[in-house]
Amino acid sequence: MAEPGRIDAGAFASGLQLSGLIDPAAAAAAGFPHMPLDPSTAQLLLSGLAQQPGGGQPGQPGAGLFLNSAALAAALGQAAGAGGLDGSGDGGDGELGPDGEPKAPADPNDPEAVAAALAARIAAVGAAVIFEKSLTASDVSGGGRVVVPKSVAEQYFPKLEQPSGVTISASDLDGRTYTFKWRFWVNNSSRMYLLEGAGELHRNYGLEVGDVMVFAQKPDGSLVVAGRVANKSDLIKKAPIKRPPPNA
DNA sequence: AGCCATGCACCG
DNA sequence: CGGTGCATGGCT
Repeated sequence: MAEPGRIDAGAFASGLQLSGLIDPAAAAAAGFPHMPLDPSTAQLLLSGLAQQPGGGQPGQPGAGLFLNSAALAAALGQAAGAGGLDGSGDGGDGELGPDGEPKAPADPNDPEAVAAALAARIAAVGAAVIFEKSLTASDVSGGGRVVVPKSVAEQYFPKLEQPSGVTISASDLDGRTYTFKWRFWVNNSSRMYLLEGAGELHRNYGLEVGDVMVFAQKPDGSLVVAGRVANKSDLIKKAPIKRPPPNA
């Protein structure tokens, strides 16, 4: 109709046509659409993860965003070694045995174990975590309207030519499929990216404010989504550091 | 200076 | 009255 940029889920799921709205080359570079990606490309994406590309400020992205390399490493049975992200004194619930098989379902009472187990499931299906987001009040209350950080959006999601965006589909680890609308708003001279329609996923995983929505991607470019309760590492991001008074 | 969470107006 | 799109403000 009179809606340029209107794309149905079928087009995306059945091979991504997105004609005119997404530059195919850029889309392929993003690795997101259902275009066959060879393992080397996937590897590239993975290494890009560790680097947190995007430009000047690699350090701490705003609030809810963080790349979960530590959990991923744990899931792969490697030592996290790097930064002070995780408490290595927790004994190792949720780790994998040398055989690579998960021992048991993670303790529901152990958020760290839940996170590690989820990372393991994701890795087990050959997907790589793109990013994770702690859900804000507006992410949850807004009917599943989740704000996606610009840097991540432009690195890993389909390039958008129109604010009206496109429809994309994803699956979770239980075989459920989701349909989202991927779009942006014009904000000042920039863009604000939104993933709409995450309400169902939030409900399925019982996600509340502070809980984490996980985005991953398979080598073939398909999107994998999941959710998990917040764990201790997640809370560090929100560390309320109060500045001491200069001359109290 | 940029980015993102949220308030709010407008439209159905 | 709920949903969608926009603009503003707080915070880094």
